[in-house]
Amino acid sequence: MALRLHNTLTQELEEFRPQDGNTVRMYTCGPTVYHYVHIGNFRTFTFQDILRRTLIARGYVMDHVMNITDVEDKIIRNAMAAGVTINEYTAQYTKAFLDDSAVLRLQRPERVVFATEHIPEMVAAVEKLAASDHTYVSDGSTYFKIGTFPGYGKLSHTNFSGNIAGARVEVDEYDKDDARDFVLWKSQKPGEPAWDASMGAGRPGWHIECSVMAMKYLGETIDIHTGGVDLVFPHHENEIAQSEALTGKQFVRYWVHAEHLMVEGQKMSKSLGNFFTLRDILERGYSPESIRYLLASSQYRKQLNFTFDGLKAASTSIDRLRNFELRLKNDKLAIGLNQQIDARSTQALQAFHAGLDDDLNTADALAAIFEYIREVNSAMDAGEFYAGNVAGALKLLADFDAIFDVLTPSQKEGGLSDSEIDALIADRAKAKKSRDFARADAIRNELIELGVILEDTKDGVRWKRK
RNA sequence: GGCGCGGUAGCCAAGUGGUAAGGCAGAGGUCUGCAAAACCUCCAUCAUCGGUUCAACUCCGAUCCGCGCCUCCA
Repeated sequence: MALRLHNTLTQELEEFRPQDGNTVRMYTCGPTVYHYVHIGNFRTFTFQDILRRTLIARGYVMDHVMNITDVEDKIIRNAMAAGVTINEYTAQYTKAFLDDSAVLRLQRPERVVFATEHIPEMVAAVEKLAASDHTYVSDGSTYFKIGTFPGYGKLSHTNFSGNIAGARVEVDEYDKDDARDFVLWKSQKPGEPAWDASMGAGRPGWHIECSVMAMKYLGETIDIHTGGVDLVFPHHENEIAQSEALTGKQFVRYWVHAEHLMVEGQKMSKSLGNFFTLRDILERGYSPESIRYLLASSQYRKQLNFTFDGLKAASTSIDRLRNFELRLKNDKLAIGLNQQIDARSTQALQAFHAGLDDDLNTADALAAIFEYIREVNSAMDAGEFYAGNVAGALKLLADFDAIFDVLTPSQKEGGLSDSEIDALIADRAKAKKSRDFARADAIRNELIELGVILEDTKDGVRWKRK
């Protein structure tokens, strides 16, 4: 089995192999921390999480870098308006982002790096580009001269030979020779934070940070670079231009982009104002796992229409998975092994991984899980599923949860301890034995109030937290 | 105008030459003190129109519709 990924560069599905055969060097464009990140952003970060977990499941070692953009126009504007430094301003949103990511169970990349901590490297990169005549200065700012990079447009597959007729090309506040040229180093404007540099006091343009940080930690040619589709142009196109102009080597081997999350048929974006943050959704009572499942359950290259009905469906689907796990662990099964079931477990496991291998087709992978669950439930009802089959079923669930990570309920504040629950269950059992069903139901209802659901099965009482 | 993605059951969503996975919702049934869980049954001809083929949702052409990028943006 080998993972195949859609490479934006070639527009084809390609078998993925890391350069050195073992370690995957992956770079992710992280958030600009001027506000809370919305769940559209988290769609992309969830995709990246699924990707890295799949790579880990394939036996690779991850060296994954994600940047935090902590200097940028909106940050400067908002920080100035609030009368605080940009670091003070961004710290709160950086923390919120990392906290939210943890709530969504996104694995922390091996390194999370900050733009403002790499200014000297960026300055050096701009100087090197200037020395090799890839830049020019206009109004004190340094620009990348696109005309010096022949491959420009190869990622977005755009032909820049003509005008961009019909497109809105606004005149930048700085003068540029060519509409495609982009700023590497912005000269300081009154009141703005700035760093000293040979090009003059100023701050980095947006694109240079990713090139510099990616290459600093991962080398001149990295394996995978991810982001949302909206970054393909111009951001990633510009990253390629800068990086390859600097090194003369291919910057990224696999470009992988996630499609957008939509709300009511439109892109969720801060500028449209139609966005939800994680906090908004949690406040409505949805669990982090439901959100994670919803974001992860459709293939990353398909636009995903976010709805609260969808969240509810996700939540119910997770219940089904958890109930199955509960049943595996609670049902009293006859000793033995059903060979057919055992083979079925192996087959389902393969189907699950085959779905992931197919460009992270999570919907297909999930289908393999659910189909298996239905069949095994039937077999258990029929008494054809034996104790020896449990391991195979649990292995499938373990592999599933290593990627999806939704089986364990998020901890809620307060609540009963396991022993308290067991004591109440014992009380109820007594009441049931004496056919005092009113009392038994009262205990059950009390537990429901406390977030614990009891289920009477032929093998005894089982419970789960809601 | 250019580039790209997509239109499959009430909703979400796989499949992509041989007569439509899966999830949610809904209806009926089994089980149960009741409930829950689980199981069973039922519920689509794949935007439209042409063409190729023994055979098309799947290939080709045209049309319609939706979305994204081309400007800060996940």
